[in-house]
Amino acid sequence: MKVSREQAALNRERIVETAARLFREKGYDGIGVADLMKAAGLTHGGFYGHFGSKEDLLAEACGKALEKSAERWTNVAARAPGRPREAIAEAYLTGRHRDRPGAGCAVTALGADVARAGEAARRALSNGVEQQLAILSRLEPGETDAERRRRAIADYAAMVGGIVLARIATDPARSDEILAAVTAALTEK
Amino acid sequence: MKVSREQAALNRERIVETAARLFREKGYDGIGVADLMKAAGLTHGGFYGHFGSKEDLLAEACGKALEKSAERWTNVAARAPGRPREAIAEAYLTGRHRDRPGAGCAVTALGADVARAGEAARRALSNGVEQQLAILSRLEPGETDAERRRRAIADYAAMVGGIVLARIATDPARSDEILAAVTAALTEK
DNA sequence: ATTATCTATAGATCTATAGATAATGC
DNA sequence: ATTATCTATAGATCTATAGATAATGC
Repeated sequence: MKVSREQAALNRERIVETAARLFREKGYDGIGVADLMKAAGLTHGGFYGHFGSKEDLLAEACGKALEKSAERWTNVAARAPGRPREAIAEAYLTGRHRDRPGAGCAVTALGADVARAGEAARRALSNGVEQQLAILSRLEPGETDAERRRRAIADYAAMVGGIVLARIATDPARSDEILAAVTAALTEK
Repeated sequence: MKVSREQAALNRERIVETAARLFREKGYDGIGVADLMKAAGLTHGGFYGHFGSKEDLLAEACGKALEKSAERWTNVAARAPGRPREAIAEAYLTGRHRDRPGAGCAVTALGADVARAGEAARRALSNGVEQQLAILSRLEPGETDAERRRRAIADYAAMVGGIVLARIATDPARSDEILAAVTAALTEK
């Protein structure tokens, strides 16, 4: 039953990645430790050898999810040298992102859950947000760092709100309209 | 133990209002039917005479919460004849709103929960969003209805994202910075 | 007689832990 | 010998329902 240290480390990583996906898909309270471990191919009891509590895992999952989001933004920006800021907004505000929360922005899927959670999870998500803002700030127009940061915050807020609103809309046409309207506002100004 | 029909109707209303507050504060899964009924001054078992399920109550609570938000927007707009759109954004993006989710916008507090919930709840929140957009659209600059609606959507998205991000931030100064940055973007353009 | 509310409970979860098992790593 | 994982379970929830109670409304 025991596995090598190397394998144990891989198992731990798989738990974090599975959690990052399932928490975003189902919400923090929408998936239990037992089902989560089963999805990672392990048993319930093994969990507490890797993490002190479910909330500790939430913090790690948020960190992992936003780390991947930051990589994604960097890649998208690199592929659109003329208009990196606009390319990030367009990639973020897609039907694909709206329809696949498990692979998307942790702020939109878990923001409210984390706001109610403990220090560790809030700090992990908060740090991730700061990293996203750092990437975006460099791409904003503006005379000063302060002005660019201010614009990065406003743009990120619009993107987050756009996905949240698009996921609520019951009418698909209305949902698409929301994505298009926010994209237009961010790319035309 | 039985009460008058009038009292029963008042009890039902109090359950909805209590739920609207507690769901926004603690999340849909963060408060159980028993504790919710206790907070409304009733017992657990009485719940199912008023509602078919907890999720039915979620739908009603979302409707009620956004109804009040719409009233609030109308009042704020009426008190600032010169710049009603800006006044709504300023009133929305306050520390008070960030710190009191139980009395605030249901989209920011429950958007993710409702996106994962059943038809009824999604429809209730979605309809509420449309009402907010209708109010905001009338106050936007722009040549056509389509342009004003497009701007209303973009503004609402920025407001929603601003509160979500401000509630995540662990550092109070950063949180205030987020509110200020989004407010500036919405009132300066 | 009807019905709004109550008490009590069924049945299904949930997080976390205890102790057994068996392969790794000294 | 150590330890990663397993099985089994404690103890605390949770939603929903059954049946009793007692005041309303015909």
